[in-house]
Amino acid sequence: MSRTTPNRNTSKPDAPAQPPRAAERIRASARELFYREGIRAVGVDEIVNRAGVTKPSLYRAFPSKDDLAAAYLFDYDREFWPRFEKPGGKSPPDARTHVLAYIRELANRAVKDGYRGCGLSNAAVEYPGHTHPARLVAETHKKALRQRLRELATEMGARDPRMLGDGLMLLIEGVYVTGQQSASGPAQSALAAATALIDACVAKPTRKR
Amino acid sequence: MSRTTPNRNTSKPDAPAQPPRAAERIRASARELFYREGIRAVGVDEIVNRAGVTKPSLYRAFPSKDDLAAAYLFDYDREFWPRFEKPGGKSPPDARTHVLAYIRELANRAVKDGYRGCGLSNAAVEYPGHTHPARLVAETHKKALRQRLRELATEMGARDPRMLGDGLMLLIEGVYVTGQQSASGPAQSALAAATALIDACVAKPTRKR
DNA sequence: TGACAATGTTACCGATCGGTACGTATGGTC
DNA sequence: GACCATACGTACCGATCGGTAACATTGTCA
Repeated sequence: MSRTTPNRNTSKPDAPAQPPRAAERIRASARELFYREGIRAVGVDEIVNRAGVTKPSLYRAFPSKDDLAAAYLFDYDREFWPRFEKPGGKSPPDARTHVLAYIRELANRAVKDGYRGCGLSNAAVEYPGHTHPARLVAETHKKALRQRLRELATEMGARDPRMLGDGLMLLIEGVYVTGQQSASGPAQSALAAATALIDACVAKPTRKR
Repeated sequence: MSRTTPNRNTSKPDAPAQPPRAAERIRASARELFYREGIRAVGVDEIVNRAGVTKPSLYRAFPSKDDLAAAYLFDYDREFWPRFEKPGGKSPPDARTHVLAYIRELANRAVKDGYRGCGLSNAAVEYPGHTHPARLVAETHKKALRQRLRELATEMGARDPRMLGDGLMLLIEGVYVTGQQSASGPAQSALAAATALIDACVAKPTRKR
């Protein structure tokens, strides 16, 4: 064998389908359970049972449950950005289309049964203390999202980009939280509201209508 | 001593036996702890310790911690409506002023340090299962708030009252949740965004400008 | 084959969880 | 003073929590 990395190589065909590493299985299991039930509601036993591994494996890969929660949110953040930057898998042609396409997709998900909102926002609700490792990930993410929305508002030509960016963020977070309160909630109006807000905030002469 | 009721009676000396004082102390203690730390994060021991009572007193007044949580949210709902209907203690002259006054007050609270959002929304995040007694209170409340906002949107003369009501609800919930993520967050733009949204959604001829 | 790293197995820890059996103090009534 | 209901406390329960120690097993590579 010429390869230097001894294991978990997915490209080499001669490997007999290396079973997923315990750490990855735990990450996936935690991801699903934490998101669906909430972090505090899920015990480490449930996580390892679902993952088909044992508790020592968890604590060999993660120093504590809190750190596992932080890793879960780190993964969540990583998976979020493609959803946001390429809603529907396509790169939107302009900022306005971009934001509205994301909100359209988001609203569609949010009105379905069993929707559980944003894992990062939910974690911030579960852990009010500003020192918890999971919360730190959430706060960093939200700061980045806010910044990105302000950028997009600037691209749209908003008179007050900060105001429009923040307004869109409020709407989006509103969808996250109301979507999990009840199906067919206010989220169904998110697209229309965002459209109205944007059109009210960008200089009129440049906008059609 | 001539007084017949020896304790906890401030006004009438011989009034019919006041309800147990322990239950009220527990309600107040739970109210504060549940709101600040979250429901799952607070144990019953902490509640009774803070209340200066003992655990059996809690379970004599409430069947379970879940029911105490529901009672907490019931109180929260009761305290909410005056804040909403009379923002700043005044009855607003019209629907537009009404909603904007509430959002102004809300946003002021939300940008301060230690803000913890809406106890009812937070509870819905903590308890995803639609059977938990606390969640039922939260869902009922949110349904009522949505209905009320739609009424106000109708009063404003919105072209699509459901859309405007929902849009305002999304903004408000957005303030709740982002306010507890970080101070000086998007909540500071809530009033401007709500104003823009309203003015974009009501028939132009009737609105000043 | 032998070394090594990763994982599984089993059993356990102290702390805390929500919840309860049971005794005690107090005050009003006759 | 006998009696009773109300209100509260002491002490405890079994279950579960997050986390760990010690050792066996496996698969991979040199």
